[in-house]
Parts: sequence; structure tokens; C-alpha cells
Amino acid sequence: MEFAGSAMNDLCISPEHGRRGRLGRRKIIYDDTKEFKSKNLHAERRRRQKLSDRLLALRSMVPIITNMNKATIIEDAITYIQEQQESVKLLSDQLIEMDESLDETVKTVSDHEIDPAEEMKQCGIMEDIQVTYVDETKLWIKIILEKKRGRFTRLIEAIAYLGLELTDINVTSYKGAILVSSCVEGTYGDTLTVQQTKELLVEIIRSI
Amino acid sequence: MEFAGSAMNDLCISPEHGRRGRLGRRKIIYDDTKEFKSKNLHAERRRRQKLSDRLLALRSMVPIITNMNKATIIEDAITYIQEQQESVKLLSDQLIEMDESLDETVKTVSDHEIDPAEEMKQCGIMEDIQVTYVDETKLWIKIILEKKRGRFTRLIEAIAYLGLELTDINVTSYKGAILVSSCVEGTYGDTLTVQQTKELLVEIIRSI
DNA sequence: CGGCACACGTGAATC
DNA sequence: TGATTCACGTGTGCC
Repeated sequence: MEFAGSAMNDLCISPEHGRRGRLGRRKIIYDDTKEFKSKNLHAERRRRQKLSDRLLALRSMVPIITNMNKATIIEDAITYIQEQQESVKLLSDQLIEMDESLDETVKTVSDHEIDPAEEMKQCGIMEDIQVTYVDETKLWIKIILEKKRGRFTRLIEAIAYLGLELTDINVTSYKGAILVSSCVEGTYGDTLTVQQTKELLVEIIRSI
Repeated sequence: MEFAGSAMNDLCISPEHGRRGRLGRRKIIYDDTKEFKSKNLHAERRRRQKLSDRLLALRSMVPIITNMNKATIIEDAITYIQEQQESVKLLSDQLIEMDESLDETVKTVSDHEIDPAEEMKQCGIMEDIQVTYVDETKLWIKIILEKKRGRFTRLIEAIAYLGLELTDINVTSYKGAILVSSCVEGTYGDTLTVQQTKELLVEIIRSI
């Protein structure tokens, strides 16, 4: 059983053994007039060259190459792929987060904006309090309450007393109900929580 | 000049030439008791195994593998890296776009918050009070005043203190100014005069 | 000089 | 069977 190469084929390639430097820098001069033991020699040559070319292409794709070694090229490619996977994950997470928050605000906004008359008719004279997050210091509140004399003024006073500044406010009275939609912010830039503010408003309205 | 392998070392490895199947499925049985012509045989074995391992690791990183060939693995890795690069570019572009639009809105919003009196003057907005007759008990008032913290609340309090009930009110803040348009009526159905009410409002606003 | 990285031609296994 | 793929041991250039 013969094995791996033979001295017979010494002259088939250039004296320098076809090698000039490292990966991708060799100059091969084949002498195809000679005969070989294996018939798949040409195929093997093509195969080797193809693999070398792919490796070269891979090297050109990866920005950070620590070494020109075949193994190192693949290693760097692996770490690069990992970095890219993390980048993709991070970016898409951020994007999803942004999308969700945007959807949330749009949804709450459109919820608030749909057809005041319709909503009031549906709710009739049902009192309602909704608090929507705008940013850390700003909240948007919508209040529907039964119209009573001086009740709106007392509501404004109470809100101011709680340290909330009304930046924009819109008040409508209709069919015995008052609809207040307003933007409030903490007097000294305090962080406001939706739940806490809503509870405070419920307490206020119950007392007036 | 001898070249590439020799029959001398046939017995150094298992009869099946250490090969069982394709990439990553070989079972190598080395016989290190034999001597070899080349002294770097072990090193070469290690090198080959390392390269195979890297290639295997690369294969595990790439989700779509069309073939198990060495060349194909690298090829698929290249296309995967390209796809990932495009994904990263697309995602970061979207993120930048979103960020910019968000910055824009934040900027325009915060633009409103800077410099109340100055901005009003620049935009040619003057403080103004207008009172319009609706009927004996109802008046429509329009007030433009410089935005100051808590000023609106104090205005509402003062109006209530004067015995005026706010039935409908609309407040908008823009360019450092507050625009209040509201319908007021006397608390006990009193007759209201335009001139008198306007003077009262002027007095109130001057004091707050 | 020795270690390292590479390409080489080959036998065998797989399809 | 013929084509293809693989691992092998080796020769050689380079550091």
C-alpha cells in the first residue's frame, strides 16, 4: 500500500516547490507533461485552490485579522460573527423597545382622541380618571367628573397643592359632565409615576 | 530531493488511514512508536486538527449550511457575514432615523420651554385681555399672559374668588405665552358687565 | 539551528 | 464506476 506522495513527481512543479511566502502569496508552476500516479491530482489542485480562495475571501470580510494563519483567519471570523450577532440582537432589541413605546403612546393618544362625544355618551356621566406617561416629569391626565358648582376650581387648587404644575389644560362641560384633559409636571422636576398620580387624583376627586 | 510522503510510514496509523467519513467524523489511531522522516509530523497533525476544529466551530456559528464541504462552509460563512453586515446597517439606520426624529420632537418641545417673556416679545405676542358679552349672566373672556409657574392656577383661584364660575375653559401654552379662552358666569346668576369684568381681570393679572 | 506554516501528491472513503 | 472530498506525511521556505 503506497501512501502520500512519491519522489517520482519532483519535477512536476517548480524547484521552489511552488511556494513563495505565506497564504495567498505563492507562485505555482505546474508541469502537466509529466504523468502521475493519482488521476485526481488536478482535481485536488483545484480543490486546494478553491479552498484557499474562499479563505482569502473570508479574510477580506473580517475587519480585524490578528494573524494570516489559516486557523487564525477562521478564528477571527468566528469572533466577528459573534460580535455581529450581538450587535444585531442589541440593535433589534432597541428598535423593538422604541417601537413598543411609540405604539403605546400612539395607542393611548388615539384612545384619548377618539370621538369625545361618543365616549361621553358611552360613559354617560360615569366618572373616569386616566393617567398616561409622557416622560419622567410629565404626565397627561384625562378626568371626567360630574359637574358641580366650583368643583373644577377646587380640582385645580388641589392639583396645585399637590405640587403638580398644569402646563396645558382643556376643559369642556357637556350634558352635566366636565371633561378635563391636561398635561401636568412635577413642580421641581420630580419624577412622577402614573399609578401614584392616579391614586392621588382619585383621592382628590372623591373629596370634592 | 524527496517529496511529499513515503511508503515507509504506512504502519504509523490505522489501516483505514485514519479516516472514517467526512469532516469531523474521523477516528485517528496514531502509532507513535514508529519513527518518521519528518520531525514536524506531530506539529502538522496538531495544526491540521486545530484547523478542522476551527472549521467545525465556524460551521456551528452559521445557521444555513448548504454543504459540509470545507469550501462550502467558508462560503456560507461569507454570505452569512454579508447578511449580518446588511442587517446591522439596516437596523442602525432605522435606529438613527428614529433617534433623529425623537431628538427633533424633543428639541421642538424644549424650544417652547426656554425663555418665556423673551420669546413672546420676539413672536410679537402681547399680553391682552378681551371680554365679550354672551348674555346677561355669561361672558366670554380671552386672556393672553406671560407664562410663569403657577400663574394659571392663581388666575383660576382669583376668578373663583371674585364669584365667577368657569363653565368652559381652554388653555394653551405656546411660545412662552398662555392663552386662556373661557366662558364665565356669575355665581348666583348675577348680571355681569363687560367693562367691570375686564377691569377686575386686569387687576387680577397685574397682581399675579 | 529549530519551530512553524504551507502546499504538495497520494490512498481511501463517500456519493 | 467515475467524480469528489478528505486526511495524511512530507519537503521546503521563512522567522
